[in-house]
Amino acid sequence: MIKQPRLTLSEFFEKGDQFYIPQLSIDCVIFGFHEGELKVLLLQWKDSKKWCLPGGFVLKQEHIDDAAVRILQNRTGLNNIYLQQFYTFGDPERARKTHGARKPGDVTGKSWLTERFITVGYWALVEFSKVDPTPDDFSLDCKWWDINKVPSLILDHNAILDKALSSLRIHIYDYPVGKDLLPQKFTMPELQTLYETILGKDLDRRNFQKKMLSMGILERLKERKQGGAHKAPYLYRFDSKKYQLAMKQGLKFGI
Amino acid sequence: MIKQPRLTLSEFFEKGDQFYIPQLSIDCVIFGFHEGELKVLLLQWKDSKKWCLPGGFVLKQEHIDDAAVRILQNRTGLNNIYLQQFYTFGDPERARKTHGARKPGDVTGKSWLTERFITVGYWALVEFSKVDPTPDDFSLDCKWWDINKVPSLILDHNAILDKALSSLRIHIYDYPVGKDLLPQKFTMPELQTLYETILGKDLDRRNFQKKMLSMGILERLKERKQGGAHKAPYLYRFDSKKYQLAMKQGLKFGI
DNA sequence: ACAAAAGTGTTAACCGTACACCCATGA
DNA sequence: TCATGGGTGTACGGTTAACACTTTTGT
Repeated sequence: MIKQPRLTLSEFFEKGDQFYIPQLSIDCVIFGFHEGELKVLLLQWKDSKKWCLPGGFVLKQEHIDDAAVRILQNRTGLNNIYLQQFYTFGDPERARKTHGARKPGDVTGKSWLTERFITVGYWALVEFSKVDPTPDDFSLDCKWWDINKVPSLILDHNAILDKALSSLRIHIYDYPVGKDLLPQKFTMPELQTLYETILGKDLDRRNFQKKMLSMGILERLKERKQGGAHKAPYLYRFDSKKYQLAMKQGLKFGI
Repeated sequence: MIKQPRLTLSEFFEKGDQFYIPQLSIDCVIFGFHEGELKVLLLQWKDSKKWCLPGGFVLKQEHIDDAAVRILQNRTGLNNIYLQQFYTFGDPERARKTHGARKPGDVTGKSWLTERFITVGYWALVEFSKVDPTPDDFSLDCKWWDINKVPSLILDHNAILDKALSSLRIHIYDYPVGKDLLPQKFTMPELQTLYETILGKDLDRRNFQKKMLSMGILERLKERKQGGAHKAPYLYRFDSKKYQLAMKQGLKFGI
């Protein structure tokens, strides 16, 4: 990984464009799943107190995918995140100057940051409990929001989020999203709730289980989940070998 | 549409970055269909004689989609093209300087054009016979190539083309590609050949026809296609009203 | 007349959906 | 013992895939 320069906030406003590609940013929609709810990780800006997607910039000699990985790493503390580029947003109105962002008091004149930006959107799937939400230099706070309760965000970030969700809903049919969103061991009802939450519709318990098991990428453990009321459900985990074999042959999820 | 500056080639190398966003380009994969073959429109560079995808740059205050439309318009002479953004390519090796591009003799020093570029990929569907292939200022030639006979292209353009084709193959299931790739009136066997060519596999004649007609977006004309040997096939056209109604309800092509 | 392409219909296999019964557990 | 959630199996219906026969036209 390419090393990032250490800059103060004022330095960043004044001469960040010596290190980063101008007018190009990365925005990440980080999905998590907790207590039956689909969550996204959002940041709160210091100046306007408004919420936004975690984002960042691309170093002069950095791959855009690596920039996304770096941003994800910084906000969540995680490596090896499942990451997917989904769309690039290029409306000329996408500029901080037209949306009330303020420079630090001691920065005079124009800053590269107030220009119009094109942003490349990525979404990521992470295991909720492993994330350590960490604000960046622009932010007061970094926390999970229920996807259904996301507030009004800066710029076009609500639109970016919507597009990410659509993209995720399409990807759910050829990628086993549970692999990244759930803990290693999980129950079938938990997996089903995940799918129901992402797709926004109820699924038949029995047909769902049949479908999932028929793909042959799940391994049922001897253990059962203890502690809940009622009958203890089996625990499952993804079988990496079978999974990789299945993916090569083009996995199809007919949910 | 925003007006483009009129620059000589040398001026473009020297100060194009006053008008265009630096380090960001657009590349277009323009698909056509002719004589049973899927075609792409390619340009031949003046200096290296190598072939490449038609591309261009984004004006400071221009939407990236509009830039793509402008490029398409310039290379084909067509408006109202069906256009789809499919991926953004951000490898730091994507730089003309590392791939043997030469500046005009009178341009000294560094040019913005030799920097590393991020490029946003679009593909387009056009009616082959309506296209007037037009080279740009960098190119000697502009012509159609059979998708299976495309030569080695500059930079990562072969990879971009591959990704565009994958994206098209996915889109074929929820968009009636024949609408843009075929002439207004066409026969069912022609439509089938188009699908077979894009998908790269043979389809059953009878099942194909049933599927297509069952979507209710085709209108069969009284005329038949004359001139061929053997039995004259019916002509069809897309029924715009039925088509738009069907698209609203989410059209599915189970080919 | 014959070959080759086009129009149309039928059947069997498969898959998705709907649904019923039994078991385990805590209240 | 009852309510609730979990595990498993079966039957129906629709869709897809495989396939056969007839018609048209140029040679």
